[in-house]
Amino acid sequence: MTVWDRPEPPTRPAPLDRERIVAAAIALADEGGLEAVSLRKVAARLDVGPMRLYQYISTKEELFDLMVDEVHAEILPEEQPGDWREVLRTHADRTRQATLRHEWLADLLGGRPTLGPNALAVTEATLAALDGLADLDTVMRAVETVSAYFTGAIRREIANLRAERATGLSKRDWQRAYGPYVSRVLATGRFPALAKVVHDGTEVDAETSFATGLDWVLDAVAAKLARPSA
Amino acid sequence: MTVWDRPEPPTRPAPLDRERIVAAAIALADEGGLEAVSLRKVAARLDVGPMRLYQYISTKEELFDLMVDEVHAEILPEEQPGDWREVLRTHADRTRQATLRHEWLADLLGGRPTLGPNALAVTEATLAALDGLADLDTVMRAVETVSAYFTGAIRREIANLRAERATGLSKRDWQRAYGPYVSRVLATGRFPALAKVVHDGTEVDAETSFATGLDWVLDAVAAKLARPSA
DNA sequence: ACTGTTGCGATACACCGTATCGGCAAAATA
DNA sequence: TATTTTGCCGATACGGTGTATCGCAACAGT
Repeated sequence: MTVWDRPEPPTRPAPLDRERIVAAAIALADEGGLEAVSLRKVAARLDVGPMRLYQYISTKEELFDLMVDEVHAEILPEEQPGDWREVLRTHADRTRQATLRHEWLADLLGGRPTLGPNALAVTEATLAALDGLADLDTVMRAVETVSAYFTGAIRREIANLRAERATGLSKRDWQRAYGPYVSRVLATGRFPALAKVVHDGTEVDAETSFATGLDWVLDAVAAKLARPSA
Repeated sequence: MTVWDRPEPPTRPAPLDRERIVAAAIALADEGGLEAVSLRKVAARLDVGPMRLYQYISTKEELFDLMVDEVHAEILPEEQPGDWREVLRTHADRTRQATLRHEWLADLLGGRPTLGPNALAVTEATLAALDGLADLDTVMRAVETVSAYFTGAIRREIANLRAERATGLSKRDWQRAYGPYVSRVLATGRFPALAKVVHDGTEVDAETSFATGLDWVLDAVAAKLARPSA
């Protein structure tokens, strides 16, 4: 018996670990959305039986938590700009960019407290940038207000993007985008203010809309940081 | 043969319609959360085969849309206070109250464009209150910024509430609430700013936190409505 | 070499959303 | 009125899901 007829040992798949599981799940979600992530498919992508995953995660929700935290590694900026305002804006922008790369993040954003190490690091960086600018309560309110804003704004942006995509790529025009339904409703005359907006409103791209709202909120925060009592 | 031995006609269940379906689904969701809503259970609650529902809705997502719109009927205030600021604040508050009554709404808020009749009525009322205070673009930005804020804030509030509930009703204390994990992480010293907040931060109840942030955002909006260019 | 232990994969269960189809009752026609 | 047509509604079925359970096989220890 020579080497040639001795069968090769089966090439072991790379050893399994949380990181590989999360990476596979994220790949799946990037391709087909959150609903395309099933434990069976994740396992299949790793050439492994589904039950194997339960040694590393105890529930599907936990996997989602890990995915969210993994993306927070992309959100944490490599080097912090100095100004508190720049820090908050950057946090918002990077979260938005990450969500545009991983649209499924919009479905998870704000859905659970984020306590993973990467998310904590992001929070830490933000808090550090605001440290000492006002009393703790004011600082907390500032951080939470800004993050409530961008969480909501990002979710809406993705929601609209999906709707446009679903109704067939029509972008500018509500009436054509959402089909005859909206036109019919507006034609009833029961929604004059809405009709005016749809008719006369100029189209603003999502990015500047996001940035403008963010600037407003940051202005508000600036005022409160200056005079915490107000 | 008398009346007495003639069998009664089988008591027809009330005729099915969208409204009854949505009501059943909402009841289910109120009791057990969104995940407790399945077409089979909704149908069972109406004494009907599951397939029957497909005459009124074409997909489960559509049912969710209907549920959201139904709740918007609770959100629309019966009579509008006059001031634009009061209108926006009321919209935010009523949305929050509705979400506290129907926690599952937090999972859906901002997830899809809301185009149902009740949601449109709410938007109409809001836009009407701001009509003429500034150019259309500024007004839109105002409405969207405020609603991005309260959407995000409500979602976070419910997320925290659920986490507290899940970790066993401990409220004030992160360390005990989220278990030894957070304490351990904070003990590493890698998150000094966070540790300071956890250690020194005073507990603020969710409602005032929500209201404070909302006031900040409204202040910002007021400034922009006054000087639209700024 | 034999035995004990432990981790892993196959199997199983209950449930899900929804496509399909067959029969029955009511409505329309002759 | 008798007959045909139509349209609705329920049963059945399919392919999927998350996860509990359990038996076996490979390894470790004596």
